[in-house]
Amino acid sequence: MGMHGMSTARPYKHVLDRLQEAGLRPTRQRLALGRLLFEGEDRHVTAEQLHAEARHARISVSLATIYNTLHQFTAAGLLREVVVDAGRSYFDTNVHEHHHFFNEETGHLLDIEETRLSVSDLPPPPAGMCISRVDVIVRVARTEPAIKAQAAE
Amino acid sequence: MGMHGMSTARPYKHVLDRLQEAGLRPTRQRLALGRLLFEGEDRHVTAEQLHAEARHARISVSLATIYNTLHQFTAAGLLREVVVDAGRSYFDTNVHEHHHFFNEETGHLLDIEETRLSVSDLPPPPAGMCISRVDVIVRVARTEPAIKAQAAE
DNA sequence: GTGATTGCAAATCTTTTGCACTAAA
DNA sequence: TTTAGTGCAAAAGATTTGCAATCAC
Repeated sequence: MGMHGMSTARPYKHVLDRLQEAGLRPTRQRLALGRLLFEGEDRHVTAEQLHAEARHARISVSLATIYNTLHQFTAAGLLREVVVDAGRSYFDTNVHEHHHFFNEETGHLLDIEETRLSVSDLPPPPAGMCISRVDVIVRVARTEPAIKAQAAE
Repeated sequence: MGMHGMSTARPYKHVLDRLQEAGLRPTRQRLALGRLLFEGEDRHVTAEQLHAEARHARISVSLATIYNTLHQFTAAGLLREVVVDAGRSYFDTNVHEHHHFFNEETGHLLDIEETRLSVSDLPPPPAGMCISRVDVIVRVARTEPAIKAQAAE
């Protein structure tokens, strides 16, 4: 270790172990993408971003494989998909329960730890249904509430 | 009144007035779509659904116009866009602050009145940013937590 | 009439798929 | 080997755009 950076912000497991535990064959592409995704701090990426990053890092991976990999990782619990923007999918390396600030102007996501926010008085779900996940998205904009009308006060 | 239904669940304003207040020319298409959207109870629609509905009602409107109209209505504060599914946009006729249950299996949205749920301890937004909107999406599934593995156990 | 609006079809963008090829076990 | 995984290019959706035709004022 220690050949390409200084901070090992996530002392968790090696990418290889993660893949094996998830039952995913540790192929060159998965290992490479896994390193990009998991060896730094938690992050939020789109397929396109990860693809560009891989290209940068001289990793040869097709966009199709990026998508396949992101979904396989998600299915395996290694990533979590965050829906904040119709038309673009973000994948979050933080799979713990938490929420997000979303800057619509820049497309930037920022985690809000679960402990820092609480949702209460949640009504019971419709009959026969159970809650599988609660997502709180706090949309932010450059100061100046621009929020048209607001209608209710 | 009373020519096509029984309940006038929303005694608010006439579609014509709404459009004029919004500064939108009351064209045949906008009036027709506005009636479909605003003359019943609050609802959630996708462009495709509204298009099908219009066709059903013998209203001739192109999909492009449906999209334009939905966005114009949204910009005018007559609709609110709800992002719950990457790849599909839902438009909600309820523009008050509120949240949603989302059934991923059926793609069905159900309102949760704001008074029935509260988000507390929201941390302050990043410097220079202000909150423009808080969306809470409660994803539900047919009973049986199916939520795979849960990773930690 | 005049400019806003519409329709249509083509263009974009993101994501998925089919299939021959490659690589892990 | 044997089967999972990958790349590419084409397909599929959803949404947008350009522009001539149409409509509200």
